[in-house]
Amino acid sequence: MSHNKRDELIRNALKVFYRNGFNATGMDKIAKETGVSKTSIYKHFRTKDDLILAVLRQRDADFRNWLFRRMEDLGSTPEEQLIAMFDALEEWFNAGGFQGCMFIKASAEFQNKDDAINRQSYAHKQLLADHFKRLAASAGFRDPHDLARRFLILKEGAIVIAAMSHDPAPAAEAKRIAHQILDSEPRTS
Amino acid sequence: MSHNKRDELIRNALKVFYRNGFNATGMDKIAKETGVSKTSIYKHFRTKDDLILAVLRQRDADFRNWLFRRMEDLGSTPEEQLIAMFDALEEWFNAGGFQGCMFIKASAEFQNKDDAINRQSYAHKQLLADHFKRLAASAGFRDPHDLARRFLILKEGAIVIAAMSHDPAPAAEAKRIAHQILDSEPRTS
DNA sequence: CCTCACATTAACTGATCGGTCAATATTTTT
DNA sequence: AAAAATATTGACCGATCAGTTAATGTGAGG
Repeated sequence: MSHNKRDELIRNALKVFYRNGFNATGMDKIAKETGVSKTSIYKHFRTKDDLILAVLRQRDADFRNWLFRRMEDLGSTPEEQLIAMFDALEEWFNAGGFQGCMFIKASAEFQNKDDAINRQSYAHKQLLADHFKRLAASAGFRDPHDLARRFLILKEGAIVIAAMSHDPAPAAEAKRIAHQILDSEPRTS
Repeated sequence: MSHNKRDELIRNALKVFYRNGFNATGMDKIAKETGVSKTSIYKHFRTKDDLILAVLRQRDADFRNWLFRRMEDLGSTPEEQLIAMFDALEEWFNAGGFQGCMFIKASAEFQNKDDAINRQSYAHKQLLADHFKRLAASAGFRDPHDLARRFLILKEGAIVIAAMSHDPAPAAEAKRIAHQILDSEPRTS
């Protein structure tokens, strides 16, 4: 598979960017840390931005795969899965190396509305909200779209505060808010 | 006042950093945009980080002053003021030049736990939470500290999604969550 | 064994990075 | 007004930035 080298490069670059930031990480550092020379990197990716976009695609796949699977494992019904998201978040916050959300950081560093990195970062959040919306619809809530948007706000708020405070507590606090929301949320029929 | 020049430099640097990011903005750009030569800047600030810290101090004062005053104007009771925070946020999101929270972006670019910029960014969030806590106590809620932390999560989540989506809607969505929280929040005696 | 296509490399480009310096204005003190 | 202290400047420092080039190494097909 000719993609193996490329994938490994992406995964190693992901770690370096996640730990050190995008603008703060030069391509020479990426080359040294991944063990791939700069020229070879530029054979796979036209620009640094292209590499970052590939890294974000990988992160999007990894994170959604992990989160959705964890929500399934921790909750049996769709409603329980929605709540279980915050337990999964807490696991993430407690895991070694938690450094906040890569997409929030990417859109903070590339804040130009037209920037592909900015658009792709928000696309990740929309994919998360889509999943929440499907679960909310399955659970029989009357306005799944609106419920999903509110859950996304809770999730991002918890991540930001957990990252800034270096404390996993926001996961449980957001979970309590989520319970309050679901308890008074209108259902179909 | 010998501080006028320095203050004006800080305010102009604030705009440039807020628009373009911290690592992405060089000191030469700061010099050109503020009309102050680099050598003069370094007479006032030992390093770029020191300038950034001064900028963040200014932003902290400006933002808290604006937000708290706006909450007072829009709400007569402490409880109304807590809710009014989300109306103030909506005004901010709709104001021209909204580019997200400067402290979230600063802590995203300087994520090292020991970094003074990171610590000062979180200190701003703690000061906001302190104010929410005072209001929650005045309003007679049983656990003001916990309530304040949950409001902070709502606020940061709304800001992050509003900035990424370029849409002010999260302010109103977070406000609805805040209403649900207060409606079922236990009060003293 | 030879060749040809491709992968990989160290060395280099001009530009910009954070920060400094020697020289020149400008202000303050006498 | 002369002298001392302070502000301000453009030019410069080595390091690093994103990206390129010319040369070398490597493996498959004949």
